[in-house]
Amino acid sequence: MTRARRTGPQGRQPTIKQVAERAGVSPMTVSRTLAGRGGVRPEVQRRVLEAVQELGYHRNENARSLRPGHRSGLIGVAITNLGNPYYGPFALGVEEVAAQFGRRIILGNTGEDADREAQLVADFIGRQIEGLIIVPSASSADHLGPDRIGGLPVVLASRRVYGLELDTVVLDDIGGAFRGTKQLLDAGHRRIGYLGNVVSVFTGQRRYSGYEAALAEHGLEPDLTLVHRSQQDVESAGAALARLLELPEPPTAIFSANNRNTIGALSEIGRRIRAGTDPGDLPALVGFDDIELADLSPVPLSVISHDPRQLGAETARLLFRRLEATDPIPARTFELPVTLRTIRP
Amino acid sequence: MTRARRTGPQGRQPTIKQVAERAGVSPMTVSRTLAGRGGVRPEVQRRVLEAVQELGYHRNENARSLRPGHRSGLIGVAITNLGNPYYGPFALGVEEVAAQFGRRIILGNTGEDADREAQLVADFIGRQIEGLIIVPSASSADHLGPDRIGGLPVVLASRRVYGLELDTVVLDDIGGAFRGTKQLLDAGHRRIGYLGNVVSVFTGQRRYSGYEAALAEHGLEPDLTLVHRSQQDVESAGAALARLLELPEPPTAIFSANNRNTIGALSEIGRRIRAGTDPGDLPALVGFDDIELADLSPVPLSVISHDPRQLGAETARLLFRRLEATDPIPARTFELPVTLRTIRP
DNA sequence: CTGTTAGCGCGTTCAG
DNA sequence: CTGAACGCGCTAACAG
Repeated sequence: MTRARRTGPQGRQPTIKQVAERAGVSPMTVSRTLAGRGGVRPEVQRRVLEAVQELGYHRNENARSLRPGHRSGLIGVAITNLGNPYYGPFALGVEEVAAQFGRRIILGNTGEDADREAQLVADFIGRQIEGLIIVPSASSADHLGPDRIGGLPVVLASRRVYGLELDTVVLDDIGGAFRGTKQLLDAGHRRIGYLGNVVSVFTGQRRYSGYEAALAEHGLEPDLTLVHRSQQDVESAGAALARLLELPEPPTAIFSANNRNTIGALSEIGRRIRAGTDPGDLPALVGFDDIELADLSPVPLSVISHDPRQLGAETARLLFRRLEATDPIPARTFELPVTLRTIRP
Repeated sequence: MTRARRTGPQGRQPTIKQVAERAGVSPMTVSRTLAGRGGVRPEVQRRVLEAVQELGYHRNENARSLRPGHRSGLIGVAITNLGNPYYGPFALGVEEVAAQFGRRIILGNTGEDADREAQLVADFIGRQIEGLIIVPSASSADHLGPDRIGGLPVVLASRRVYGLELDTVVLDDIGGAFRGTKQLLDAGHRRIGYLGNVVSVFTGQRRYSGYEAALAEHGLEPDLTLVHRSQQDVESAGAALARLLELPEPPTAIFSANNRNTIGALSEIGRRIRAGTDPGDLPALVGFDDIELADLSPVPLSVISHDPRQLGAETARLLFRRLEATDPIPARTFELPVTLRTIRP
């Protein structure tokens, strides 16, 4: 009968001392046995392991990491919006690489709120994380300064924070937006609407500037009546497209700067087609980020494609490269390539 | 000049002792100041807080939680597949409620692998988590038995594990699948294919039995040539539908048991329409789980709708109810309702 | 109001 | 091969 219930429902975990007592040895012998470096009689080892089993003992990692030389094995991860189908896979990429390196991740959602982000970072540091991965919200410069995080290794993902010398992994936002917009221009479109996220966000700026640059190449300037740059979610993106389509002279094509806007736009397009609009009267679309069900698009669609899971993995690898380096490394920024994928010409 | 760099890039965090030294007081005074319960001269407090700032000091939560009576503030979360757009929002729901209760989550991805899940749980326990939230992979009974987790509060989400008395939050899988299938039957369909996930998974069984029950109500039995129950991802789901459509007598409608299968099926349908197939010759669809861009479906579509974020939130709330209870609570199972949403009749 | 003592769980160091 | 002492960072309890 292996009754292993410990000190009641809310009780603490059993300690090495309890195991020692039960096995009739000293705590040191238990420690040695569990360390697996030998130096304990096999028979004693068996007794110890038995006691471990019976009590359901697990070494207290917090106490262990207290000792000099030991590491916490924790990586802090702060993400802006886990609800976005983009960031689930991103977190997965981080988690997988962290697991390969024997680390666990402690995860917080910032909701694009710099204060919340600062709280999270402070808490993470208090938990002795070995490194930090952040998708920074706009204006998160303060709490990431060297005087706040000390020498803690940090890697930013997706977005940079100007004025901070931190490792960063971003996408080729400008190039992707440029090529996407150019594809529309090459197809003959001249009135190209823009659906994007908040101006203050790094990717928002970059993708808009790629859009601008492509227009400029054709001697065009953005027509600001066609530009909506404040949608963070699918609903408002759909509404923004609706407004564009109700203009006296609506755009013939749309560049949308992220998956929320692309999906909102496509949903609105779907609704209009169901209401009887001819697909030929609806705009062509190029969107940043992959989306599922792109295959169903009733209008010409291309996406600027990349894998968020890979972005997460690369970000984590960069962190571990720094963690395992002995010499100081200067901060680097990597730009991951994106590919323009034509779903429906 | 606030040079706050600590002991070099890889150095440990500054300690209370260092702060005390810098402020010219004892560690206790620092502790008291930070605890904010008064009993320290205002001027001394200022000196202490100054030193805290200058050193970039954060209390070591691991050391704190070592003390009797203190809690770690950590909730362990093990999810089967963070890459699934279902589980990002689920994790968000958990995180948000945890944050409300002042807890942080430590997250691991199991990839449906029971061994990995067991490892994660063991590690989490070693980190002194206060509670555990798991989306159990099939056959994860062993490492969740009371002799393994002791009195640690655990809540399962999405799936039950038979033989274990654990709090569980599931969806109305059977009812949802029943109503979805019934809708197809009521529309006159008799050859209704089934696309589902692995048989061994709890939800897979339940949703299939709902499908069966609806058929039975019409005196029908599942035609096993129309049933594919091993697809875990979008690609294989699309391939499974393709096989169904190539049958001499293909199904006129499909019930798909989760978002991966629904999306795979819709993609395949989209491809065929682009290849020239008439939408009228393609099956109607009812799918479990909401999907984005459902609006674009070219065939009749309904979804069995529910919010994974809310599932996560409810799961977390159940955990905290247990954590904050003083008396032991018997294990309970909650079944969250789902709604049948007709996207396109 | 402030400092000293002691101990949380663990593992290194040194004795036996 | 095994155990005792010590200290990691922190704070409750007890002086002063």
